[in-house]
Amino acid sequence: MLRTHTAGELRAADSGKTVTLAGWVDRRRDHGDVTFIDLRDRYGKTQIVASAAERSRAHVALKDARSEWVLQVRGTVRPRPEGTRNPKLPTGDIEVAATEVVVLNEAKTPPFYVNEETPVDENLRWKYRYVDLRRERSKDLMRLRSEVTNMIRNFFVERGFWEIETTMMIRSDPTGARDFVVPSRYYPGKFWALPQSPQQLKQILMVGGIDKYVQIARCFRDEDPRADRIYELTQLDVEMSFAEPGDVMTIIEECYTAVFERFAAKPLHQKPWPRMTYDDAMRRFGSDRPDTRFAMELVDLTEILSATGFAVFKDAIAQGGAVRALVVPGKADASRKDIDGWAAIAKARGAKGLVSFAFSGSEVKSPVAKFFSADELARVRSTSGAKDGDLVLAVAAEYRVASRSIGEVRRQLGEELRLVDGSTHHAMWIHRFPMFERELDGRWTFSHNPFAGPLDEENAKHLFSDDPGKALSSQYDLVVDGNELGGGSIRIHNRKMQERAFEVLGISKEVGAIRFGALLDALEYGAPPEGGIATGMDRTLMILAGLANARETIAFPKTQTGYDPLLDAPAALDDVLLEELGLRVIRKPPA
RNA sequence: GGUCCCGUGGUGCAGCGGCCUAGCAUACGUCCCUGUCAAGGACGAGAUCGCCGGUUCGAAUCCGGUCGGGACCGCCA
Repeated sequence: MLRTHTAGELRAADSGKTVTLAGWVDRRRDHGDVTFIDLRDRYGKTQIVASAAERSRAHVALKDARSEWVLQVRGTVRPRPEGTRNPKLPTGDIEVAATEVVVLNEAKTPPFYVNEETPVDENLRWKYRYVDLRRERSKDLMRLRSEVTNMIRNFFVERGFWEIETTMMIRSDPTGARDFVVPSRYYPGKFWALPQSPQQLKQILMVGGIDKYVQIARCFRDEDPRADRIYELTQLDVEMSFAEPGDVMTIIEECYTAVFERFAAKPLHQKPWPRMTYDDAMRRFGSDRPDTRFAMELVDLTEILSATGFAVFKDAIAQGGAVRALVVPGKADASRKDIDGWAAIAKARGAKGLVSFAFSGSEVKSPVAKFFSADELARVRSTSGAKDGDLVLAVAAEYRVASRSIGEVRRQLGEELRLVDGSTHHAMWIHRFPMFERELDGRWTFSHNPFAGPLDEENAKHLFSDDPGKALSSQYDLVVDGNELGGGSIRIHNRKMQERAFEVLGISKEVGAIRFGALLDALEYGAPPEGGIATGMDRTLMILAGLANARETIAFPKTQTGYDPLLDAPAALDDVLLEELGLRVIRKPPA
């Protein structure tokens, strides 16, 4: 090695040692005949000093060095003179008196500050990610990710799980997200797809008797990225044979509790984690990933307004819908603009509108007050529990639409009005999901994945009945602070049942046999009852580190349009390669 | 596919019709300085305000388009 020590480890006890350090110039403080340099590496910073009197050659080299030059410094560790120690640095009691300085590499002036926490445009950061990674914050996140990943991996390996890498080139499957695709050379016109998750493969591993499987798996989804969504996500993928829902939940809860207790800045709010049914989550919070860090739970006004003359509500109720509402404390004075803003959120989730009732003194202010009797308005107040000065917001629609839209308003208000208690992390399980949900066009879609099994015998009967919408799933979701961190289920391990689930989803036996042939076949060769879970590592890191976006958690992020500023990718292919692959580009990129 | 926000020396920001010959901080360069640690001091270089077009006597500033970035909707089992 070109060094004997790192820049973070020398202490007063090392005084007198001759050491060699190597690293980057963090800062230079030149006093003329005495010059200091903070030499930085991953481990820390160490002050290097040289003076004209002591070692003129080393001194000249330090004077000439510039920010981010790479230096190798040989010298003697010595305690700093009384009164010049730096308590801010772990190495602040000592300095290295340089006797020899070798410039390992010079560096251009960096495109942004390495030694300051100033925000920098992401395009620049990703383009010069190798400079950005030297910054303390970026470096700490890489370390955090490494430590969390390894803790989780060890946790499962110690408990008898085998880490198995599944293939990255699989068959495209039109369900779910858009696939990233890889053309085949031997089979012109045919393509592999990169896995959106190793779901089918891990189930097949269970049929293979692997019994307990774990993988920190990369998954690819070609959907527009968001703050918490990236093209290449990493998931903790776990599968266990002969497991029941509680077994999976218990082991993940144990693992995540350990991870949070070691790495999170805040304690967990409750242990063991609360479990909430999907129905309760929708009823109380209007979400299947409720943010329980603040109260302001939904109230239901359907009953008390069942005879209302207000046509919008009356019609919705007549059609079997519900009036779902929220009491916003102290916001009777909300402006029209505020309310319009919240209405826009509700509308984006399918509500037709948002009705407000402002209670101040004995007065009720509402744009639709004239449609309600005094008695009804009084009951809106008493049923909702609105106090003087409170605002009630209400939405009428089909129950789930009404709940989700007002639930989204609740989520927004929690942030906006700073109702969220940020002192702890709220980890919880949501369970007893329906197996299927209706799309807007009336077709059934799965709520978790097409392989999730029914909760029990009774729900298996519902699955095979005329009303599969009644069937509850074995699904369980991990929710932390209102974010869905993961989900899993006990899988269907019987071909007939799997085909029935496909049937409900509109996938015929024939189509199912083509798309999911391997899995269906495997179910006929002694597939054990089994289940598992997948959790999002990127989101987990976001929550642990309190980040606003997932890009920061990975080493080489892309932009919102999937462009990689570092590698300038994607890029056009050579004509020769295209020819080999049997491809012709019909839409050329702009030159 | 859509909505909103942003684009000004290397970086981060200010300026939002004429007072801009574009301001501040920092970085950068030269010089001074033997105990600093966000060192200090002096001097200096560096931007036609993303790009194109329009309005106007006059545009960084207003309008339209376009490109790039971000947040969101759609989409994401």
